[in-house]
Parts: sequence; structure tokens; C-alpha cells
Amino acid sequence: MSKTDQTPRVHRLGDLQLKIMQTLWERGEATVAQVLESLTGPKELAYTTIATMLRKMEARALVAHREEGRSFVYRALVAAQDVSRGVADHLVDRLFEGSLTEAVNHLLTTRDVSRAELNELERLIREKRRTL
Amino acid sequence: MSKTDQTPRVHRLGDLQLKIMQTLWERGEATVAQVLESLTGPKELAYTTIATMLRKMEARALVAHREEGRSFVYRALVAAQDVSRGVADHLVDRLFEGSLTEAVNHLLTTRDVSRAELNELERLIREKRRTL
DNA sequence: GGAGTAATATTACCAAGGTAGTAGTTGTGT
DNA sequence: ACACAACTACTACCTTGGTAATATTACTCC
Repeated sequence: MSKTDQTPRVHRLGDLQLKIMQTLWERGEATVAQVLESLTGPKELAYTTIATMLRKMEARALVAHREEGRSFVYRALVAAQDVSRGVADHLVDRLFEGSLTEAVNHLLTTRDVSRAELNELERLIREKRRTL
Repeated sequence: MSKTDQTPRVHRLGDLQLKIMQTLWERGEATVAQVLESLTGPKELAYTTIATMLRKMEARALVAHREEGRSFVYRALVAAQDVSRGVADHLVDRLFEGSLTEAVNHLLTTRDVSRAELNELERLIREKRRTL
């Protein structure tokens, strides 16, 4: 680790942070304005809110920017996979003591699941088994 | 809603809060000292840390207490199911746009899964299908 | 060159989680 | 009665996420 630790704790990203990351993952790069645009939702956020958040995220090494004219073009520094993995693992550990089957079981019993989804899940399992 | 809203946002419980809740769920009731005892881990927390946290949680209507002698005996006010459901749902929505199969797929591909677990998962799916 | 505008920079606030010290209270044993 | 131990109450502080206003800078267009 060269400078100030690095290695951001990828789990525990806030909701807004996640949404911003998702925009960056989708588009590869985005300016503040573009991130703001992509954030459709009930509540319209202020331009500076996004800008501030991005700067905070840069301080945590989640994103980086390059300058293009007078604008900053941000990109993600962490992969979507790493984040989902971090968040999901953290949750499985916290709630189900690391048991994957417990977690899936919970999802199956508390959510509405269609027959088609069940089929899809079985397909995924069979596929996974083949790679084992 | 009679007083100050009620209805705690059960997702977004902190790590410590979750651990405390789990102790309460397991034991039904517990004093501060008992919660502290049950929190084995690398870092020893101070007695007052637990006490303060419990008071904050009571303010958020996550727990309640009764007095027994000079001690407070706390109990959970929200069910384990509700919390895991809230947390898990929130995560599936945030990360996988509500897609259960996406979520499970992610778990399967990023984690080590044993053959036995895969079998168990298939069993769960078959069982779920029967109740549909 | 001055007005307007689009960006970033700075600053501020609030809420919540986490952590804990200190102060006050009260029961208990000698 | 008095010290001690066990508790709660109060206070404080730090961090992070979230939200945004205000200030500054710089480009662009008459």
C-alpha cells in the first residue's frame, strides 16, 4: 500500500453513492451533469450535491476524474463485481452467518417468486455444478 | 401513527446494532452485561458503548426494556424476519434492480459453493415450487 | 471589456452509527 | 456508616452519508 492505505471498504456504500457508481459503470465515464441527468427519481437532487458526493468519493478512492475543458469527467475505480460482491458477502455474513443456502432460502421464502424464476434458478444451479 | 411516526427503517441497521439484535433474538431478553458478554470478537467494547447503543435503539423503537432491580432487561421490538427481509430486499433492489435470479446468480458466481449446497438449493426450489 | 454562464471549491448542517468517559444513583457487605 | 460495585444518565466526539448554498474561477458572446 503506497499512499494512505487505499483499499476502500466497498461494502457500505450509501444509496446515492451506489446510484452514482452504477451510472459510471454503465457509461464508463460521466460528468457531474451527466450523472445528475441519469438520476431520475422522485426527488430532484441539486447539481452541487452530486459534485460534492463525487468529490467525497474521490477522496475515498472510489472514483477518479480527468479534466476535459472546465469539466471533470469521472470514472469508477472499483469494479461493479467487487462492489456487489463486497456488499452481498457482507450481508450474507452479517445476517446468515455466511450460509449461502440460508440466504437464498430467506429470499425464496420472503419474496414472491414466479415459476419462471424458479426454473431459471435451477438452470443456474445446474450450470454452476458443471463448472465445479 | 400516534407518536413521532414509529415504523423504524429496518434496513440500514449498523453492524453493531445487528449484533445486538441477534443477541436479543437468540435469548429473548438480555441485560447490557449479557449483550456485552455475547459479543465475542477481536475488539472488546466498553460496557457503556452497549448501554448507549441500546438506548439509541430504544429511541428508534427497535428495542424496549423493562426494569428488573436496578438493571434494564432489553427485548427486541422487531422480528428477525422483518429485519432480514428489509435488509435483503433493500440490497436486492439496490444492486440487482429487484431481480432475485440476478442476485442469486451473483452469489453463485462470486462465492465458493459446494456440491452439497447446490443440492440443498435445488431442494429448496422444488419445495418452493410445491407451495406455489 | 463586461455580462452572463457553467464549472469547480469552499463551507455548512444534519442525522446516524459507533465509541466511550464521567457523573450520579443505589444496593450490598462488613 | 461507609466504601465499593453495579447500573443508568448525560455528555462528548468522530466519521460518513447526504444535501445544498455560496463563493470563486474562467470561458464565451456580444
